[in-house]
Parts: sequence; C-alpha cells; structure tokens
Amino acid sequence: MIRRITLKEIASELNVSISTVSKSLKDSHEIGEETRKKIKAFAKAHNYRPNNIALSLKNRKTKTIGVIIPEIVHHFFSIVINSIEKFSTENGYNVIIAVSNESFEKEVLNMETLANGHIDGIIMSIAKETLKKQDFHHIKETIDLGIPVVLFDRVISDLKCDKVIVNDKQAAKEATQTLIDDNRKNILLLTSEDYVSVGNLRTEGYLEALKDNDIIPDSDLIIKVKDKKGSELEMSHLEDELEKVLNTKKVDAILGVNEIYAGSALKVLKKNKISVPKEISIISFTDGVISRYSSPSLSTISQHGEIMGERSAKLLIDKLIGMTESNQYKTEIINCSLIKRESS
Amino acid sequence: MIRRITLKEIASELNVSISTVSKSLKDSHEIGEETRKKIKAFAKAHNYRPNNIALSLKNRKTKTIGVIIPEIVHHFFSIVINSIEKFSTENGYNVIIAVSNESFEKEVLNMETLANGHIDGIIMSIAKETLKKQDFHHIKETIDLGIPVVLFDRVISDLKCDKVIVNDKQAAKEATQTLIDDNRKNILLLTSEDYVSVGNLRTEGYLEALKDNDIIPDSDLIIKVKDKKGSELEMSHLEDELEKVLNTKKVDAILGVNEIYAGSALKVLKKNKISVPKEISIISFTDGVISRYSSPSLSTISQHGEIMGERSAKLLIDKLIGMTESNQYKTEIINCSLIKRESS
DNA sequence: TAATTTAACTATAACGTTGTAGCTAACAAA
DNA sequence: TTTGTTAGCTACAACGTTATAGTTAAATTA
Repeated sequence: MIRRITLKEIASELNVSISTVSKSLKDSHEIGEETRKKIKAFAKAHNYRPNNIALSLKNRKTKTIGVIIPEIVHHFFSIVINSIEKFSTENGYNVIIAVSNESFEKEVLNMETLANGHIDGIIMSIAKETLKKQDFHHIKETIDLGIPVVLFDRVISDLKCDKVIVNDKQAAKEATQTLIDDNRKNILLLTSEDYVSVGNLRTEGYLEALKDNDIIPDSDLIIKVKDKKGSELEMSHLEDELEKVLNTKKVDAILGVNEIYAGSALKVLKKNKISVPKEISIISFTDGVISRYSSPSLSTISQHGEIMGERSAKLLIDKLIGMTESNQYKTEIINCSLIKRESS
Repeated sequence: MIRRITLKEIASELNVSISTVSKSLKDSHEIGEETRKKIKAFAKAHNYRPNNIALSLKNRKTKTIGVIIPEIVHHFFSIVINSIEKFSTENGYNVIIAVSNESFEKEVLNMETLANGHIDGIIMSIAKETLKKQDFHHIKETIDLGIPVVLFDRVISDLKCDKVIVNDKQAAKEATQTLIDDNRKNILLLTSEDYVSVGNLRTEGYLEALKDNDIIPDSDLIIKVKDKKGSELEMSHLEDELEKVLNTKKVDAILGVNEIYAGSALKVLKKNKISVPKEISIISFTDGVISRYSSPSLSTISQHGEIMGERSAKLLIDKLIGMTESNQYKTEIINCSLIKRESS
C-alpha cells in the first residue's frame, strides 16, 4: 500500500519549499525552468495527484452535483440520471445520488445531508409524499443557503430555482386527439392521484381534448390509481378497478399516464380476451422497456429523459460556473413526442 | 442568502476561543456548564452544521462510497445501486455513481477520478470491454493505494479484494435440468460472448446439465450474441440468428442469459407464430420488468440484486470501519432462485 | 559606486475542524 | 507561606492546498 504523495513530501525530498512545488506544478514563471522541470519529473515519477478534498476546502467548491430522485429502479429516472451523469462528467463534475423513495422524510434527510456535504448544487424531482404534503421548506432552505437547485419533471412553480419540465398537458391532449381521430370516443384514463402535478396536467390535457371534440367526460372512465407502498398492491388496485369498468362500460381506448399502468392494463385486457388494438387501443406515457417488449408493443409518449437530464445538468452547471445570473431562473419545456407502435 | 456559520464566527461573536466552541458542541467537560449551554444555544439558533469537507480533510475520511457500473439504465444494476444506496445511507455513507458504459477507457477514467477524490472505497462491476482486454491495472492500482474495492457480479478472481457473486453455473444447470425434466431435449442457449465471465459460467452450467442427461450438445443451438454499440444492432443480430436456427433445427426450449435476449426471442417466436410455452418454453436470467410484463410472462432466474447490493456495501463498510482485516478478502456467493411464470 | 530592478525562491495565512499541550486563577493541602 | 491540584479556558499544529506578500542575491542602471 502506497500512500499518495503530497506537496509537502515532494518539497522535503527535493529541499525546496512547498510553494515552489505548488508553483512548479502549475508552471508558474516565478520558478526557474530547471527547478520546475526537476519537480515536475519527480511528481510524475511518484504519481502525484492533488488532494481534491483540500482543494474543495480551499476553493469552497466540490465539483460535485447531488441528485435526489424518488426512485432509481424506474426507467425514466434512470435515463435521466444516466444523462445527468454523462453531461456532468464531461464537464468535470461528479454526481452523488440520493433516493427519496417517494418519502417526504427521506427527501428532507437527503437534502440535509447533501446541503451539508460535498456538493455544489442539487438536481431533484420531488417525491409524491412531498407533493401531497405541499411542504417545501427543505428546498427553500437549501436555496437560501446559496446552493442552486434545479427541479425536473415533478416541479412546483413558486420556488426560486431553475426548472425543466415536459409539456405534459399538450402531449396528453394530442395523444387523446390521436385516439379520437381513430374514431375512439370512449377513452379510459389511467392516472395517478391528484397531488402528482404531472398526472394532473396529463389529466387536464385529456379533458381538454374531449372538450374540443364535444365529448362529455365520464368520471367512471377516469381511474385514479391509489398510491400504495409497494407496487404490487398498487397494481392489483388498478387491475380490479379496470375490470370493473370494462364489465360495465363501453371502452375503446386507454390512455395511461405511465407505462406500468398501461402494461398492467394490457395484462387485464389479455386476461379478458379483448384484442389490442382492434377492440381497445392503448397509448401510454414513459417510453420504457415495458412498452417495447410487451405484445403488442405499446405506443408511448416519450418524455425524452435524456434531454431532461442534460438540460437540468446544464442549467445547474451554468449557474455554478457563473455563466448565468444566480438570481435569474429559467423554466425549460421539453416537447414530448408520440412513438407509434402496435397498440394504437 | 445566508452563509453557513463556522466555529470561528461563533467564537468571535461570543468572545471565546474556537477550541471552546468546538469542545462545547461536543459536550466536553473541560468547558464549564454555563459556557457550554450558551454556546450550544447560539449554535442551534444559527443552525450551525460542521463543514464536512473540513472534517474529511482532517479525518482523511469522506464517508462516501464510489460505485462504478457498466450501465445504469438496466434493471439489475439499478436494483443493485438502489440497495447499495439504501444500506450505505443507513450506515452514514453517501454514494457517488459513475457509469463506464461498458467501456474500458471510461472505467479507467472513472476509477482515477474516484480514487483521487471524495471517496473512501469503491464497489464495482467490471465493463465488458475490460473483461475482453483482461487489463485490470486500474483496479490493482486503486487497491495498492489503500482504497478498498468490492467487485460484484462481473468479477475476476485474482484481485485482492472482496467479491460478491451469484452461483451462475449452478443456477443455469438447474434451469436447464428443469427444462429437461419437462421433456425438452433441444434446448437453445442465448448467451453472450466468451469473455463475459457471467455468460460463460451460465453456458458451463447449461453444458453440464446436458452432459448429466446424456444429451450431446449441438453447437448450432448455442447463439453467442455479438456485442455491438447500441442495443438495437445487438438485438437484430440475435433475431436473425435465432430465426435461422428455428428454420433448420428442432428447438423446444430456450435458455437466455438475460431478459433482453429472452424478450427479443419471445418477439421472434411470436412473429413466427410459435406458441410459448407449448411448442417452445423459455427461461431467462435477470428478473426484471420485461419478464413480468411480457406475455406470456417469462420464467426467470433471479440474481437477487438487492441482496448483492447490500452484501457488497456491507463488505465495503465493514472494511472501512475496520470491522474486518484489511488484508483478508471474502467472496460471497448468493444463490439464485428460479421464479416460475407462464413461459415454462 | 550606489540605487534600482529582476529572477528565483520562501514564509505566511487561510479554508474549518479537532486533539494535545499550555496557561491562569482559585482553592486545598502541607 | 509554599506547593500542588483542579476547573476552565486558550494556543497551536495539523490535514493539503494556493495566493499574497515577503526575502534574498544577482544583474542592471544611473
């Protein structure tokens, strides 16, 4: 085991001062060429690397970004993380991951730890429980501490930070319109509970499309999937509700606000021997692996997680390096796009 | 914007020395009770938090673990990360993520950055390209630097570090046996190229099972899927090869070394109107979301990513806190289990 | 020759902590 | 009175770095 060599050690080995070593390695012209060369050669031979922690302490910068997401085992979020990681690394930043598990308490804890620790800024998507509680003090406090925050996807509007969102409402509206154009008038909506901003916007878009086409919305055709700890329970609730509706109402299309809902719906339809897309067509949000590998494969609305991640990282890094004013906040809107597959 | 208050500032506000403040906050009995109380109250009122970077510098510990994985948008790896994150957080460690993207160069770079930076230890799964090259100097160097490393899943044996693996060979053997017991004798194997240790072990298990049952392996029934940048290409290669075999050979079962291979195979079978599991039954490794939402749902061998992540984190943290000898290395083997679903 | 400039280096402080050693006044013991 | 002890505090060094402000000795200028 070889401990990393320090400037001090190099200095004492070569009988010069620490400053001389530091300056030589930075190629300062204050130091004579001969000495500089000698020191650089010695440092290279001993594989000198500056201690980043010491640098962090000195510069009050850690070159690290904290990311808080509700879940990591989730196609959309893992795409976003991947993209944040990629962009950040390319720009000399590390990425620390924290997972809130959709819990308010955990999110607050994560925030505390990060804000206290080795990060320069935070990128986050808010936990469901936090959205439900409408308690954002932890985010406000972090911002007050001078730590820039970027929110993505699940966002709330009145915080002083940059935001990256998707045009959820418009996309849901267009998807619904696509279904209507295909002569499907009895469109069932699988959505989340009201407090999830994203689900809410998508519901709005759905309703607007109906209105534009003079279709009176039927509340029985809107299933709000109950949030349960553990997705198994959640899905069985969805399946029960859906079967109930299918037995009592005419349904010729389904719009799901995410692919898990749509995938589960597909299972129910299959079980009931309803053909897709002949009898019922399906469009869902989240262009993940379920959509691609189910059969029929699902038409989806892609939220372009890669772009989201990159934009979020860019907004944050621009602020960190002082490229953008620290008291001006942008909201970037990313356009979804409909990917047509077999289910519609 | 309120900058975080430091010991120095508290000291000068209250006209005491920095030491007094530090000791008071640690409830040292060297300091009189009155002073202590006053200082603690003041610190609390100003929401004092110790600067973790300064502590890291002083203690030569960052309380952060680095994780290097080949891919993040991947069910198995995201499960492992989730579990590492969970266990680490519970034990007071943060997690930094780096993604190698299966590239040797990126892995070396990641390793350099992490080893140089804010981490106490590393958990990693080796990139395919690295396995192919058989160049592990970066891992050795990191270990030589006194940074403990834990390898999981994709492991190589002759490194001085802890390892967590799955009994791949045994699991593949058992899965194959299950298929044979079901009277399937013409089992096609979808595996990766030879240098991927995991795929290799699974292939061995498959071959052993055949041997035990006096079935002569047919090399035409072993498809080694070519690694291509971008999974689209990879899958089209798989699909072409598979169709070729189906047209020329009798096949009554398929064993896939991961669920993407199995999922793609299922698509091909469907396209060719071959019924699953009646004509061909399928078992695959990796118990992910594809297996669950495909139809028929796929029987899979779960590698228990959660347990893997937890064990890896535990091994590392035990070493970091000095619970286990730093020069003794364990290899933990996790038993896979077969989850029976509709495809077999 | 004396004054000034320059080259080549060194010393010091600071980033925020903590642990060890040191200091002072008050009190107790001899 | 002298010595010793203790309570309650402070000073200092160190972790590894860098920027600023010195300090020399040699070279240049007047």
